[in-house]
Amino acid sequence: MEDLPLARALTQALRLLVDEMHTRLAALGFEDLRPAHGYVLNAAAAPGGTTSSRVGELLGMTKQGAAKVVAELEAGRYVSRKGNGGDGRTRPVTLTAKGRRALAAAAAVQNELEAEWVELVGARDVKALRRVLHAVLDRGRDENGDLPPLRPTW
Amino acid sequence: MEDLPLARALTQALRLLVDEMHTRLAALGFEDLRPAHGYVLNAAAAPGGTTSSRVGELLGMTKQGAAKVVAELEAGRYVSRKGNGGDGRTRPVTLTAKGRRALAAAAAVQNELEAEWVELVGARDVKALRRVLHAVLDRGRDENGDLPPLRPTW
DNA sequence: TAACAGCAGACAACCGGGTTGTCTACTCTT
DNA sequence: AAGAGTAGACAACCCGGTTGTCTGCTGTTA
Repeated sequence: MEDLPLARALTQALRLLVDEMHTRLAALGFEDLRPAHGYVLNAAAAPGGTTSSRVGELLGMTKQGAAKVVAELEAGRYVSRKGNGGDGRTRPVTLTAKGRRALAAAAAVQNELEAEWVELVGARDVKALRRVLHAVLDRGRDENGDLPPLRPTW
Repeated sequence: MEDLPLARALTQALRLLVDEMHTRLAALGFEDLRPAHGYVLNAAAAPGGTTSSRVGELLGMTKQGAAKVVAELEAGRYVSRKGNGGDGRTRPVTLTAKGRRALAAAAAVQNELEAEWVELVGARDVKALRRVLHAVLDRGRDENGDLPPLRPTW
């Protein structure tokens, strides 16, 4: 148990986790999903869907950048942008059937991976890990109570 | 204690940590350092320094890409590339005095931040966090025993 | 009920951090 | 002495994002 700096250990562990997650998703037939996509799908699953602008805030990028990400997902038939839903300015982003399947697959893979971590180090330590992360995130909420953006800063 | 997916909690916590780290480094006068730079400085601190190619492996990018990162650090006077050190092919990358100061500052800030985490959730949970990360990383070593690259996949 | 500030989004140009591709110089075998 | 392998430089390119500008819709104020 050497003394790797926390940031370094977190970075590499997250990289392993994300890589493995997308390897498995690809094996399930979802080969064109990037990490950011999962979060967009998740946002689109909310009742009423989401909008490009809100995706931008979520991911920590401009609304124009987010619109491009959404366009990719639309091209892949994961989401659709129905015209108007009462407010003529917005074009709400909602899940297609394929999008729902992808989201379910992603959740299943996440559960698999977490179960493997539990098997590796025990439920007790994984619970502690969650406690730490949640505490840090809670402290890191901004004035509106929102969590930080999902994209790395690199 | 909701049930945020692990990948999501890790991503956002890491983002907070990295952002805060660089905010504090900037306050100490190191405003031109990106996250990747710290890892390069760290590698350059090894006896004999490092090389662009090895930096590439470490960060998970091509040697040409790594050479650009090293060139940035050289322009910022954090490292110098002395000509030849016995092997005429390599131009070893070593720390300047400024590079050593930056590295020491980074270490100090990391210690500060970890201490704040301990204060927030207790030493016991932070230890558990380390145990989990180390176990996952150990399992994730490749055939040569090397850890995964430091860059996110995004 | 008109004016106007504000927001969602589209479109186009650009940028920067990386990749790809190619080349030279050097070293290590044999 | 020759050939395979490695470190690095240089140039062209790419792609995921940003910046800047514009249109159309909404909601508030008067």
